[in-house]
Amino acid sequence: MRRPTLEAVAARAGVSRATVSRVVNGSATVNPEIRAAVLRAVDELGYIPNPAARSLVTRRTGSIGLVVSEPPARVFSDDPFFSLVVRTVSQELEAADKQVVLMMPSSPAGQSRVERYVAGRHVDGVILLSQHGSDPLPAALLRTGVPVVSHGRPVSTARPPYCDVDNVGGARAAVEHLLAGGRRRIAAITGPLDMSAGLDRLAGYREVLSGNGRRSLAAIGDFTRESGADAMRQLLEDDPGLDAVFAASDLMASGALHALRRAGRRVPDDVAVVGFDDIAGARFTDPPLTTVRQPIAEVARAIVRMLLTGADGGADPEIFPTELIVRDSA
Amino acid sequence: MRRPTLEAVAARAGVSRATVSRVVNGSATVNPEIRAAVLRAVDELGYIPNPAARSLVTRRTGSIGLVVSEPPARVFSDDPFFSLVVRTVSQELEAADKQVVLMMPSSPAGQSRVERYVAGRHVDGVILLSQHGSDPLPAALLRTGVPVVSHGRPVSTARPPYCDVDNVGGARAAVEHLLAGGRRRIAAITGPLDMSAGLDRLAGYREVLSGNGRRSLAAIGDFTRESGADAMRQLLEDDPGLDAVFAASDLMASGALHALRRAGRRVPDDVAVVGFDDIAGARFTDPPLTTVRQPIAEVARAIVRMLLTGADGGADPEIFPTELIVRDSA
DNA sequence: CTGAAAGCGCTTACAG
DNA sequence: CTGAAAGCGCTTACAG
Repeated sequence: MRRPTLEAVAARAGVSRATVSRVVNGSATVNPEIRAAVLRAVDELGYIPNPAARSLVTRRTGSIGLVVSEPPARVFSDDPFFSLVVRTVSQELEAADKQVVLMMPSSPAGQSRVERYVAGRHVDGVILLSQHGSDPLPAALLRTGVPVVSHGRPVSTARPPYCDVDNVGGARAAVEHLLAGGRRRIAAITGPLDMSAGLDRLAGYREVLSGNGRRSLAAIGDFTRESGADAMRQLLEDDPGLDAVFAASDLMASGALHALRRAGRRVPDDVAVVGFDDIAGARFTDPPLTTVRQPIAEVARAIVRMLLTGADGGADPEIFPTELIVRDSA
Repeated sequence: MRRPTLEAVAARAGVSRATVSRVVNGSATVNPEIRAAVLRAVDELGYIPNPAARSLVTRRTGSIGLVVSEPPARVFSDDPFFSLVVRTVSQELEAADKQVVLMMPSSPAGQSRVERYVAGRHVDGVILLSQHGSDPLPAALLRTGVPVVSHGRPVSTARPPYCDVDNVGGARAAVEHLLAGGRRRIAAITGPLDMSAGLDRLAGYREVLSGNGRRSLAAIGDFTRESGADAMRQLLEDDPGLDAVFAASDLMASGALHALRRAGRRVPDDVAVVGFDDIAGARFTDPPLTTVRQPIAEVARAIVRMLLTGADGGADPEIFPTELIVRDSA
């Protein structure tokens, strides 16, 4: 049951292979009648072009690689961030008639596999997701010459074009809200400090505090709920008198809420809590979470656009604003 | 900057293209010295095989399609199910040196695109995730002749080999636990009734109740948190005297918890709640959730294995047991 | 507007 | 064990 080829379609339609190719690829310069005959033959035979043959000559694959560099801890958690980004990127690429090849290297061997895969031109471009500063992959990918863009500001030495949200501004808004609510001792639970989202949200927090002559008090988390609970416990030990916490992710805020409840603190009465992300679960925490909304899907769409329009190398980063959503926790 | 081809490597090593091909593909029948020379040439030139040329002749692509048929509502939520399955499948496939092409068709046009893609032999096999009974895609994919397996028992007329968890048994265990705890009026919040996970968990609930001469009381959800809250409100209206709820997913259970709190019911004192999944967030609800743990990653690994070992058509389904995890909510 | 022909970069019988 | 040659199924200048 060999599948029909261009050759077979040409024979059936009584034209050359070149003509069939033109029709199949939508070239304008084909006589309408001949086009109709070819289309009929394609239909009758159930012809579908062989992608390998096609890309052998065109040197394009129609596929885009989505590389997620994230240790399992976070992706295995119920962090909705990845689902949302992956889903949105997938939809945008579908609209552009591209396929998405998902790569989540989980070891050095996996990384070099990704590198070879991209260098071998299996994909026409790659989108980098959640880069860590120590990750050697971005630089390696950039060297392949394949177009690379980053979802989130890169922190490594490799500097692909990127899109991101205003992490610093979002953190500032959160802390200013806490200050305006009369909070005196505001702690922070940070994200990983080798990621721009972790770094920038911490920077925003610090800017506001130091601008108001206050000291910072931070504990490091990794964006997961567990790490938020741990960090909260530590913060409570470091300074039992704290009356507010800014967590760099909603999941960590949710973990903090849990730890606070265990410690017998009331939220927001004793301690106010602000998160970051505005995930779907934010309105279901107890109490509902005040948080900084970031337009995750918009950034995902923008990064696909950036890759597809191929403003190679020189593209300016596109930064989206965040918005403070006030609920009951602060 | 044309990349080096087999030809170039052959010239440099002073052998034929066939020989280079053999060493690159690890054929045993090559003289060690010649092999070494070829390897050196490969290295010096930075040779990487052209995948399109290779698959044009071998008729294999090294890629597996992962098709997720799920309306955005659920995938856009913070349901960790997809992340976990995708991640695990991706890891298993990486270990087998396969790439994963992620396809989340979001429209009929997207579906036929997927169909054409698979029919065009862009992938060597496909894994179906979260099928709905009304979905015409599984049957279409099966017709392409490409190996297809399903993660979760299929409900459509199309019957690919599959792996799943014991949904009926898990639901039974949950309801029996509630009964053993002295609950009299046990309601259920079901998943979508066009999915086997929704159907089977409801069946388990019903079996136990009717076996004990009790009536069922169910409200339909779609596995999301919001739908769980809505269903809970409706259930409370239908029968204010209920003293327990079995929710077919943890996310729905979390929504139910929220609705119960709003309605002034104490958990577990007034109403006991049991979920299904044991997602990471289950221990962070208030109170921590009693639930049925399902081995999501194990199923994902099994389905990859099933596809790779290619027990075409005739493979028996592999069903994994679930486990009741008792916490504070019931 | 259409066709004959070259060529994309590999693998694999087939000889030797 | 190794090489010459055919062939995988397309696209694309180049003529006409």
